[in-house]
Amino acid sequence: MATLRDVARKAGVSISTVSHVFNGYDDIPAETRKRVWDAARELDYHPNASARSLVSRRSNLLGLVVPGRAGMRHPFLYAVICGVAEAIAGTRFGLTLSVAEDDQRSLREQVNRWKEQRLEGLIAMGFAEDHPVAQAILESGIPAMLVDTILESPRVSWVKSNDTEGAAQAVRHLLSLGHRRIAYIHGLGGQICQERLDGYRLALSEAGIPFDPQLVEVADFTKSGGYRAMNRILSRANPTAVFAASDLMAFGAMECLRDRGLRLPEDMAIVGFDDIDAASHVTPALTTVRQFGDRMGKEAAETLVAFLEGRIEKPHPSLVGTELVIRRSCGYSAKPYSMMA
Amino acid sequence: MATLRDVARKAGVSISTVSHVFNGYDDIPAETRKRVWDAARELDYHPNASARSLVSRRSNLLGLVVPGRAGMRHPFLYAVICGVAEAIAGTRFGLTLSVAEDDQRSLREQVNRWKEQRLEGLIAMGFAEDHPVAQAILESGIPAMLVDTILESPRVSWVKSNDTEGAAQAVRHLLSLGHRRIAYIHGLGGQICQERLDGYRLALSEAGIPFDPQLVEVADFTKSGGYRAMNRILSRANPTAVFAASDLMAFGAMECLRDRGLRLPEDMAIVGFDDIDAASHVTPALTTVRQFGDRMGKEAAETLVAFLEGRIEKPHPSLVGTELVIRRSCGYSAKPYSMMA
DNA sequence: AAATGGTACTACAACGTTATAGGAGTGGCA
DNA sequence: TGCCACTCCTATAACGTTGTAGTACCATTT
Repeated sequence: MATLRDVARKAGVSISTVSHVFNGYDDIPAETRKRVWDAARELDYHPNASARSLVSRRSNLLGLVVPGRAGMRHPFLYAVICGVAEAIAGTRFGLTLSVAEDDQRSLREQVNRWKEQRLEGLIAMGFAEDHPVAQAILESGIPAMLVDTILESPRVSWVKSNDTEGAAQAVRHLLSLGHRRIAYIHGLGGQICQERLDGYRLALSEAGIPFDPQLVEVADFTKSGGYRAMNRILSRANPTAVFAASDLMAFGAMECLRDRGLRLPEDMAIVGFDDIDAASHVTPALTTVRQFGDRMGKEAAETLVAFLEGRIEKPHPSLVGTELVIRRSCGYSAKPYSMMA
Repeated sequence: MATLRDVARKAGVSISTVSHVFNGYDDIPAETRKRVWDAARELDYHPNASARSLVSRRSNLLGLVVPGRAGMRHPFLYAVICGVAEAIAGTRFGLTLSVAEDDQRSLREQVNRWKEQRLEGLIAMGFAEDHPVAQAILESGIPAMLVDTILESPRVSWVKSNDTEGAAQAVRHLLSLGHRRIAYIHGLGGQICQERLDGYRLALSEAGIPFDPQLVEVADFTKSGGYRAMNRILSRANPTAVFAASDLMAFGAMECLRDRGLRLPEDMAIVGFDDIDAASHVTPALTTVRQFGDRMGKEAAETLVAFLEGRIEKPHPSLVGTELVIRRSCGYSAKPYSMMA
């Protein structure tokens, strides 16, 4: 692989001159500049990133940290990746990928790698606040942005969806369709769950409907958890609609309703949260609150880069908006199938 | 950040000695060794990867190349990533991520980055054989393994599922349930599609059933394409079962069948291909041929690493087995819901 | 006593860049 | 003629490692 020395020799100038040409110094006349560029092209010269970072003392590398096999698969991983990639295109930064397994040993190895590679920043997703990986990020001292993990330090901040508003959108939709007894399948987890519950209560109170704990059940974000929660609600209350804090739990609830012989959406309206792929494939297609993984990734990366480039004092939290996607699970007001995505 | 020099000073030895300790030379007595390690720990020393690769002339970096927003989302991306990560854990290699957008300009930028970073190998997924990214990989001269893209050169090879056998498994299952008129929704694409068709024909001929072109329709791997293909088949033939070359097309076919008032699975059995997440969420849950993204990623990375470490002469192609996942879409022979994944 | 061999280190030259400082040559001007 | 400024270029010292070739010292062996 060609080096600066080879290019210099070929162009008949010194190494310094070649370096100056590539780095845009303005003390080189056009004629020399062209000779150097031509030589570089002919030799297929590409500056050695290692040599460059050695002397410039920056790796130009950001790390993307995602959970491994054992962890929960983050439904927006791909979207977040695309958002991050979009945000760093055109900056000096490249991306490295860390798949963090849960055990202490391989976590230590990962952290060592981050430090050896002198990563300038991290973007992590899919870890709970108290997960060892989240803690390791804090301890590492590396600036970071977390997606869906609320953790702050002088060099760490987060991005997440506006869960309260998203949940309120969902419930307002059901209210607008005339529903008054709206059940809620709550998810067990961190702050995010609390916010979705807040949104549910907010929308109800806006409509002057008192909060009824009989209509609320908690589940564990799984499909079968949703199934069981729905069962418990139906055993003591008679809602006309259900809002589930995740699409997966909504699917479980749908299964439960069908098993009890109810027709969807005629006998029960249902709304989910997330808009995972499957939401548009189930029958009836699920009305749900869409989260924008790409925007979260983009926002995370932009904030991190702004911090690393010194354009902001410290990284700051962001909320990304959600969008209610209306499909058929609340009734046939939506577009006919052939038109639907 | 501490350097070898700092550690040397603290331990009261020379830089060379410290380097020898860390690199496992055996001419250092235990006592000195300990002094050096202690100093390193106290200073939180991490060897500088850039300096190391500069002198050793290897980056220790593999690149993972995935399609961006514009490209088709590869359903197994996450699984492949996990497989790759598993395979390279414990090797000297780290991973960088390239999200390749389609336009020529950003593709050139990506290739430049690969060369500047001196990536030792690439793993790419989700690009057709004639996609510019696939061509760029070939031209780059960087050793590579492609997932689901059949392309070979002295330093490039591929991994994919055993599509023929997978398709045959699906059709044999339908045959074993007594079906004789089995429709096939063919996908339009590269070699992979041809192989699935081969598997369909193979299973039929094993059973002594003649191939009937009336039962086959081609679609474009989308849901709506599957819907239309199903429609065309039903307009001229009366199958009792359908096999679709992808789950997405199977969903379209299911929608079509329902729109025509057929009951599933009573009036029509259906099998898909891929086992995407949604397959277990639709109703009836889809029986399908599971592909193992993690195994493909692992195989790709292992082959690439073996080549780079000189353990094999050149990278070789691999076929990864598939598994028929039996759910309810071919009848209720399967486990009851509460037991299902 | 001199040669041999082993142990425990160290010196030094790379690796491919960048940045700083400086030098040669030319032209203008007092 | 001497001085200065300007243009175009180059020398050199880092950056943090690794690997090779040594050296100093001591204990054996001949």
